[in-house]
Amino acid sequence: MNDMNSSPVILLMGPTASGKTGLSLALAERLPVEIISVDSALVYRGLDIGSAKPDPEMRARVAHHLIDIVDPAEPYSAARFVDDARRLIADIRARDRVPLLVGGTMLYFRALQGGLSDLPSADAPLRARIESRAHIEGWPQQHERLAQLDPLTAARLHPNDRQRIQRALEIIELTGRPLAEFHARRRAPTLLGPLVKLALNPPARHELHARIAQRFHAMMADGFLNEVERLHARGDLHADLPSIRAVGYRQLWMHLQGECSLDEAVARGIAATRQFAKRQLTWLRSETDLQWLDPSASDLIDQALRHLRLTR
RNA sequence: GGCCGGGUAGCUCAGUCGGUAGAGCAGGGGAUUGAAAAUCCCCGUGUCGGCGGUUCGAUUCCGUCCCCGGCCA
Repeated sequence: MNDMNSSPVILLMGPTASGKTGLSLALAERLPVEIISVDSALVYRGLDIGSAKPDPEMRARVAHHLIDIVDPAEPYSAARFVDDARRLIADIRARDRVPLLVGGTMLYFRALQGGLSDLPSADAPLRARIESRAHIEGWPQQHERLAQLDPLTAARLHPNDRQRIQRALEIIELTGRPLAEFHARRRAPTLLGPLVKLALNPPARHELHARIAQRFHAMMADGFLNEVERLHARGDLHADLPSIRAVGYRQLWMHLQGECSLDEAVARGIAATRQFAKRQLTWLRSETDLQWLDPSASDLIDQALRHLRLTR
């Protein structure tokens, strides 16, 4: 147990297209870090271009973890991430190196820092049963059912929030106990050690929007459509999988299904990316102790190093 | 040049039998516990193309001009 190890853990957060990958590589050239990806899309093999995954050349220069660890047909989860990341943080420290956690999946950062309740994992057949029942009766009716079984959780969920209503019903069927009870009993996670939290974001929203559009077009020029065609051609993937629902993939998948033109898919993909970035920023505003950085600052790297108190 | 359509929110459009207007998308804010790049909630003032006229009152009716389509010359 070296949880009280005084070497820091660096968290680098930021919305999509804010330049996290570039900054993490620059830091890796100056500090003895290994990178842990905090990203629910980078875990998938075959989602490379559209997920802005660091390329093989970058990954050869710096050790990267939690990239390409599951097939797109498989699920991954916040709970698996917390287990994986905690194990990796300990491993990296054991090598006398510094863990640099980089990504945009804010739930993963939150779960890692704040912990999760001790809940059962997803049960696909059970979810399918809840889903088909809701298909017949409607989600508001499932919400009413939940209100009988777990009034506290029902009160905090909107009748249209199918994903969370489904999860709450799943917990009851799996454990016989309401989700609210588990939440009330959450125990504080062991500390990660000293944290330095960097947040990368352009000061003006329109700058982020411009970066998003530019990057999406660059992805298209790099063969993003071919990549999605390859996934589509596998035949065993479908639009409801977390991997295929990822921003950009979902819209190009729709185009391949004949549901819209390519131009329309691109336009929708860019809009979906902007909306995603907005949600990421909502999470970031509630994070504590962030050191905000402007990706276009000329002394960006020095600023970051100063926050790490490790300026050369 | 003539005739017919159109010109209303950033975009696509609806509507007002005359009492200054509303949807979808985009955009903004928020929630977020094993799908989270997911799922969900809240937020709509804009010279209703310009200028005149009729009217207590015009985005709506009339005239005229401008712009964009289409057809005919």
